[in-house]
Amino acid sequence: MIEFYQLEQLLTIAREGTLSKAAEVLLISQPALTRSMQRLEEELGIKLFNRKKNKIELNQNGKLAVELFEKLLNEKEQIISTLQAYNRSQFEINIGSCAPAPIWGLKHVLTKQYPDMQIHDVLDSHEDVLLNGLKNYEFSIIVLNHPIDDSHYECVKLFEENLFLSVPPAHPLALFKDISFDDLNGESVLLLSRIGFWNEICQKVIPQSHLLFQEDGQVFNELIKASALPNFRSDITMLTDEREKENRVAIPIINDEAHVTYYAIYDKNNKKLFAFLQEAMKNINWKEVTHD
Amino acid sequence: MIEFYQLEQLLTIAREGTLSKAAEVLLISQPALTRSMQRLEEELGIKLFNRKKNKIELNQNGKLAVELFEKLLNEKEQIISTLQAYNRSQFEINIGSCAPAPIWGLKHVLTKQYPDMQIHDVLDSHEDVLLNGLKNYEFSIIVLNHPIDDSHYECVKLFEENLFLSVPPAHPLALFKDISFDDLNGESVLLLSRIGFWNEICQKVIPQSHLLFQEDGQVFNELIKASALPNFRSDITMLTDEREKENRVAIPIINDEAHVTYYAIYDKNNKKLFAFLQEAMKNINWKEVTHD
DNA sequence: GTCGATTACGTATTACGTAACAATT
DNA sequence: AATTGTTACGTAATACGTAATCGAC
Repeated sequence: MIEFYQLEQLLTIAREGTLSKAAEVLLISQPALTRSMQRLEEELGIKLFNRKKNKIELNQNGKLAVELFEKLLNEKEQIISTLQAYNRSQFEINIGSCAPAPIWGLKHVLTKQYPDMQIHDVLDSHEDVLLNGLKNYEFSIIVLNHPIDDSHYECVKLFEENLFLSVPPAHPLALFKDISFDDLNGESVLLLSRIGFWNEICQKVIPQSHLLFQEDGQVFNELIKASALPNFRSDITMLTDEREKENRVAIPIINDEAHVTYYAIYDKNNKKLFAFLQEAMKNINWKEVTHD
Repeated sequence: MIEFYQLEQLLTIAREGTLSKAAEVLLISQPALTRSMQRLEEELGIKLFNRKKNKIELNQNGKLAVELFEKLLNEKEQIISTLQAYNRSQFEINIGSCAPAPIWGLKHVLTKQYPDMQIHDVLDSHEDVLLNGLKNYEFSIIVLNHPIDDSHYECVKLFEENLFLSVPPAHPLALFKDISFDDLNGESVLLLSRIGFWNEICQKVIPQSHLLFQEDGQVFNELIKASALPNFRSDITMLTDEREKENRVAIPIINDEAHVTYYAIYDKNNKKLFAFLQEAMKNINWKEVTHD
């Protein structure tokens, strides 16, 4: 029977160009590789190589075989990853989210509900990464900023988040009752790096601004205290980390992009696990929620 | 390494329900199968079975593994078929057509152009079968009744075919200068079975008619001579098999469905092979063309 | 007692390595 | 001379079969 190891060998030959080089890479002898490929050809019933006296090269069949079998081996690896992820999903909960706030909220209610379960989280602004991860069982549950319609998955509304601009009282914008992104465009703004899809939003709505990304939260907080630079907060962060002494004012942002509704999406097979979520998120007390 | 034979074994266990039965089917001993599955689990790093004292059953992981690996093995078989078809396509020409007339024409010009090549043909009214066969190299060239737009393929117009109704001069419809399918709907009509998509056309345009399909061409011809039943002919068949002595009149059919333009579609890699076609089909002398 | 699964151990298949050879550079 | 590929033949890995054991029905 044709076996995976033969296909791996074929691809290695294609990559390395010669049998000798491929054999070296595969940690087998070159005669073994010769015979292995002869068997593969025999089992397929077609020739894969043009053989000259001391030269071997893929023929048309061989080139197509390499192309098709490479796909197949990738799919095999994909399946193994999926199976391992599926196995893990039975012992731990993996959250994938487009933004940080849903992670805080979900971790809070999930640890309360399932104190013995391991809960991990990934922040990723790419929706396709999240949806793919859900499909591959890499995520048990994902959070997007919009609902989806797919009969395989449950989709429940979690909560809303509204963005504010935070500036010192002396800042020219501090007098505004509310503000639009256009008012801000061009101003330098302090930002945390790990904010998921808010990152893309900012680059889109204030393209003229310098976005001063900070990886470190401590550094970020110091800079806010020490500078007059505007930064963003949301109604959620104003509840989870109170900073009355900061001496900053929060100005509502009127643009649609500043108002987000988060939706949790999970496999219907996990209904039992996550059915409590909708109710739990309604009653969440954000002042109890901690980040990280 | 995980190998195909282990996946086959897993699927057999899933099908047969027990190790003993599966071992019997696989023509190996049951202990060998036990160990093989233990290795598979070890290599995957996950458990696939719930093991009780003298009972083994797939767990959740196992069920998913069976589902995913079954797909993978099907793809493997598909690839092997594709490779073998691709290999054959280098030595022979396989025509797939939605109707008989293009097969006659193509075989005629292809045997003239490539007298040493084997040429086979398949008549199939299902467009997806033809397109899939083209993709899988089962067909070197296919003929549809409309062009397609796909950058991988060349698409050239071959010729037109126009349908006529053939009736004895004494038949009531024989007086008509031309005719529409509506005039015919309800009448019994003699038909050959192997006429490709014309079959579907007839069932659609004269749903009230009894379609008296004949598998055998000889029988069909006898019935035409011996009966007053109407049958279909086309401008092509009237050239390829002349039947002046039949004492029948051919009446043009005015409906759009009775006028077809055939298009040949082939892989761009086969440009050299088929480039001559368009010109050759223009100059074809249908009187020289034979069926089968 | 029969059936189904696992473990232990010896066996056989088969893929592999070594050696020798041929041909190209 | 160095490199590349094939063939022949002995070897070693490993999948397999047999026998024994345990437990369930």
